[in-house]
Amino acid sequence: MMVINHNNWVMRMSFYTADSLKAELHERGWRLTPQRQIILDIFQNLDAGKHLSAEDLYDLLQTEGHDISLSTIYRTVKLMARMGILRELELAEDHKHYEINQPYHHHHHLICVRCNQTIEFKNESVLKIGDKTSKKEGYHLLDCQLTIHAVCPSCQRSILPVY
Amino acid sequence: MMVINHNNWVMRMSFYTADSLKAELHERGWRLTPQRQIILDIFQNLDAGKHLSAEDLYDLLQTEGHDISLSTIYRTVKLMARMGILRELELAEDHKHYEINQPYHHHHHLICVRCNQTIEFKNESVLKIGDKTSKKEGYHLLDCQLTIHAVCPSCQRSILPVY
DNA sequence: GTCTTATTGAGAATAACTCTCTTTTAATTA
DNA sequence: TAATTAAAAGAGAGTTATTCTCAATAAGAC
Ligand SMILES: [Mn+2]
Ligand SMILES: [Mn+2]
Ligand SMILES: [Zn+2]
Ligand SMILES: [Zn+2]
Repeated sequence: MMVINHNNWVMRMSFYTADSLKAELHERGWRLTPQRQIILDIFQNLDAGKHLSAEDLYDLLQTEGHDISLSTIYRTVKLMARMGILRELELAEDHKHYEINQPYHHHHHLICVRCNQTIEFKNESVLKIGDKTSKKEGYHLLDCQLTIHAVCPSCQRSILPVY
Repeated sequence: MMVINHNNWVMRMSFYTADSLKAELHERGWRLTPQRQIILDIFQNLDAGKHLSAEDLYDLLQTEGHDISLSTIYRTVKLMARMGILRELELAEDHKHYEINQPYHHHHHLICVRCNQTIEFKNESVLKIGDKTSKKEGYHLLDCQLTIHAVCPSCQRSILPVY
């Protein structure tokens, strides 16, 4: 099911099936592979609030018996982020995290810059701002993320070494 | 001059002087060095809308006759970002960019995921959301950024290769 | 001026990610 | 169903932004 909201942003409201993923890939001249299907499956069934790095995803796939190479994983998550299927998150660590991009569960991140503790929060107006801004400039919206950098309560209490 | 807004977020409204920078460093047991002063100076006098990578900053310093090592540059921008003096931006490229963090000139970024073209835009409510959210969780706000990932008009027209 | 220790500079090390190249295979067509 | 073609996968080398290490320097305190 696809829904077009009042601002004309096409939002996918339900999960992908093999067929709907295939259709979106074929639209662009690309192919549906078992690897892509399996990777999307992982993200669609991931608990809310969980993010995976490429390495995380590799390990998870291994434990489930799927031998998908790191190269393919890197290529696939980037591809899906550029399609708007996944969100590419820059949290506090030195690598990217990915999660499914579901407008219904659209949320944002509050990050402690010292201990990297991350809190998720929802805010209805952020998506509206992203929608309005991208539309105004003629851009096709894929995702918008509000990232708050801050110092958490316990880190405020401790004395901070520079390095 | 420091101003406390209605939400209690301490916002620095004016430029740092050697003295005010020194004071903030000493508060944490750190030192004011010529290198830190020079680097902050660069950012404070940078044209609005310009962002510098570590490498950019290194080159700019060289042309101005300042021999500051890359190590020091990396350490300094990270330090100042964690103090809330600089904003650390994850734009579309594979390295970070930095700019001064001035609430008066607070703005956000709309990025084309295909050609990396970036548009800056302002939105008054974003800072309010960041303020409210961090306060609610007891976090000390440093910065908040809304990043919109999208496809620009000209990239929408072109046929997309996967890689 | 002396002392302590944070900071700098130089270069090595790390690691996330990309690239290259060969092999495999998805999708199309006959 | 078999043949064809080009996209995608896998393996591993390569790249590069960033961090780390350590000796030398210098900021700040007394
Ligand atoms: Mn999340
Ligand atoms: Mn900017
Ligand atoms: Zn913390
Ligand atoms: Zn573009």
